[in-house]
Amino acid sequence: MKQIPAISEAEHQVMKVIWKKNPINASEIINALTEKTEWKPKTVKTLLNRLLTKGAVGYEKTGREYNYYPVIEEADFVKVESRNFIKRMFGGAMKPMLVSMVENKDLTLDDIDELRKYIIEKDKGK
Amino acid sequence: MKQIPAISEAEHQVMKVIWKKNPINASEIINALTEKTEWKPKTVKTLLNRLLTKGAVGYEKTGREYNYYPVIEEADFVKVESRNFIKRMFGGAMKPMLVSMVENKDLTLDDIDELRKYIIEKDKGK
DNA sequence: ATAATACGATTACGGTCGTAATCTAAAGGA
DNA sequence: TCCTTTAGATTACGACCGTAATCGTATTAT
Repeated sequence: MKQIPAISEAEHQVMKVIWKKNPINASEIINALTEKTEWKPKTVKTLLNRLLTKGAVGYEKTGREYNYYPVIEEADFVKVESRNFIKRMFGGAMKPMLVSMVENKDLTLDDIDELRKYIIEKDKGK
Repeated sequence: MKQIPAISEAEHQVMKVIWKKNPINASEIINALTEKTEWKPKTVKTLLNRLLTKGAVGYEKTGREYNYYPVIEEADFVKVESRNFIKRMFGGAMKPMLVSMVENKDLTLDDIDELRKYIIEKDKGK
């Protein structure tokens, strides 16, 4: 897994567009984001450039078309961000996190049971 | 629940010290953090002041003693931060988050079963 | 061919963050 | 009482972030 650079919240929004469809050109990225957010096209371009210099995305110039693609994978990004978050918030332990979510009613017994079934089903295939 | 201001990562470290023991004076906070981190005392003071102006902590001046205490509660902070995180990373849905954690082997069937027992036990008391 | 346009590259600018040093006022020791 | 030490208040400063505008160059329309 490629090293994951620091990606800000706004940059992450751009990454999500690129992860969803790629290769993708600048106008498509800009369209997607000027709809979803209040950003001006130039703002999106800035974010895209920052992602380029960070090495989070790359591009291929085919003729006069710039086509962008992700260099880091979403699953990897989500993994490191999740672990960092859990480390900061809960000292790295899953249990307190889950307990907190249960206390806040963000996680229910039904969720748990559903997840349980999912795991068992997944393991069966192995 | 009091509105939770934006608290940076470094400031959060300071909050954790104050949540653990309070009221607490500046030297104690500084001691705790210069051990745990590489920060100079002045750095800790800066963070503490920023937390004061943000309204995340308060103090009482008793004679020449400044005693700090949290204005926001840790459980509330953790709750909003967790929800924000899950929203950003997983669109707000619990299930994808849990699935991701299972995929990364950060969450096991044993964890789930343990949590299940915990919930059932808790509900029994109600 | 010249003018308008479109798009990538460069530059901008105030705010927050991490990381502190300096300034100042009070308290205690000589 | 005057000096030293201590600790809170003020100031610093470069990096990154959110939010863009301007500059240059290449393409397109007239």
